[in-house]
Amino acid sequence: MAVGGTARVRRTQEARSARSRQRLLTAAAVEFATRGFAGGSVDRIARAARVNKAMIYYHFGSKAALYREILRDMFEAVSLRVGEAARGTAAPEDKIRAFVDAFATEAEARPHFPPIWFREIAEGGAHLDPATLGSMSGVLKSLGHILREGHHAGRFQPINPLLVHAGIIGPILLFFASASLRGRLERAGVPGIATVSRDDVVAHVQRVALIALEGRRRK
Amino acid sequence: MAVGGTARVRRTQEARSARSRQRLLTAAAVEFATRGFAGGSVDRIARAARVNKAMIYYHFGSKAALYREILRDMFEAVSLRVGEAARGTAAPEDKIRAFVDAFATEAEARPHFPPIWFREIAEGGAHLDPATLGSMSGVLKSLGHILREGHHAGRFQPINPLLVHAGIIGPILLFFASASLRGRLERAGVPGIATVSRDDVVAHVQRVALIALEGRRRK
DNA sequence: GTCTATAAATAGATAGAC
DNA sequence: GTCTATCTATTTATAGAC
Repeated sequence: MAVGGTARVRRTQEARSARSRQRLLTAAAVEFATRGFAGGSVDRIARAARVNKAMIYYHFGSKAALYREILRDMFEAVSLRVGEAARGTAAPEDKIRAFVDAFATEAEARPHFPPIWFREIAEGGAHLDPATLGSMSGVLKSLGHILREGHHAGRFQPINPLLVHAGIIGPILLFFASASLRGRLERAGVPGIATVSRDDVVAHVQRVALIALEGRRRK
Repeated sequence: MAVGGTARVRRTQEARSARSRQRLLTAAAVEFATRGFAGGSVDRIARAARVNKAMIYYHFGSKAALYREILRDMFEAVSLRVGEAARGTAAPEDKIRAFVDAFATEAEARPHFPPIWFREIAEGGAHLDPATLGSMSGVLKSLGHILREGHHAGRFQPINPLLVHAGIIGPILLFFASASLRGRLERAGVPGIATVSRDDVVAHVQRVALIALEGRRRK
């Protein structure tokens, strides 16, 4: 019973530790998305997570390491999801649709994702470690794989994957990151801006990507 | 001669003041693009401009006011250029091409523009004053004007301007803001990324925007 | 207009008790 | 694992001499 009690206590402490670690990650994601890496404050993160500030250094070592962990989680999840979309035996057109949908789903599920991605791009990827860089290139490679398949099947024109990539993630990131800004523009007198839904954007990007790939000739 | 001398001195001082003011604006644009508003430091801006730090407060009043001035300049210039593209009697298709080209030209001419725009979006437009908000909506309105013209002429399908807007500025901003990141990805083993040129991107975005607007039916 | 010096607040990080 | 207290550096901003 003494042993069982000790084990139970240990389990409880471990669970509490894991929970406070997770609370810090969640609070940090919000803080960094809102204020950026430099603008984010460990004091505010600790306060929002209702965890002592020293725990940030206990769990992660530094503000930069905490930030990198968030980046890693984020890009790993995206890379995984779009990788699933690229594999399998579905038609190339359906894979493009799945790629777009997976990216948008991931961007929507993690509201901090689009703003942090934008900021990281603006900073030239200053905080990206090799693992995260690997996930980023994984996204591009998955798309390149779909494009090659489609080309070999005679259904897609050869287009540089970077252009298709930019045409997909650019609008989607922009849409999700600009939610609050669109609200302000609508109130400032630009009509019909708030009526666009997530599904509208996904459908539009899917359609545009596909007709671009089909490669109908234009003068 | 005494009067002429005084006037000449005054002119020289004014010119020097205007020059140091301009130097501060240039240095601040680089600093804010690289590190963001919160991460940017007035000390570093003053040092880079080789101007005394106190002059920032003399000329602009505060770090925030200096930042807002940069935003105003930037969005005014863009709004003006795309406004020119939207006016006139050219065919709607050519106006779309001109819109895309004007936006890309402006983004390229001011390297700080894409990263600052991205950061400002991520921040929900926290630093946008009414004038700048007006310029932003002006860009959207110019595009909406072209789309309406094209629709009335029976050449464009009706599509929400926000979707077309995101499909144009998303990829272009992404391309210019990610220059250094693309270099790192290329070195990390993603081939064919550095070969894409400004003209490739502009041509691709023009083509994609137009075939989307022509509205060929897809299942 | 330009400078020096400095105020006042806040930042990231750590030592050490429990 | 968690806490308090604190160190040091850096931040924006200003007062006042010239």
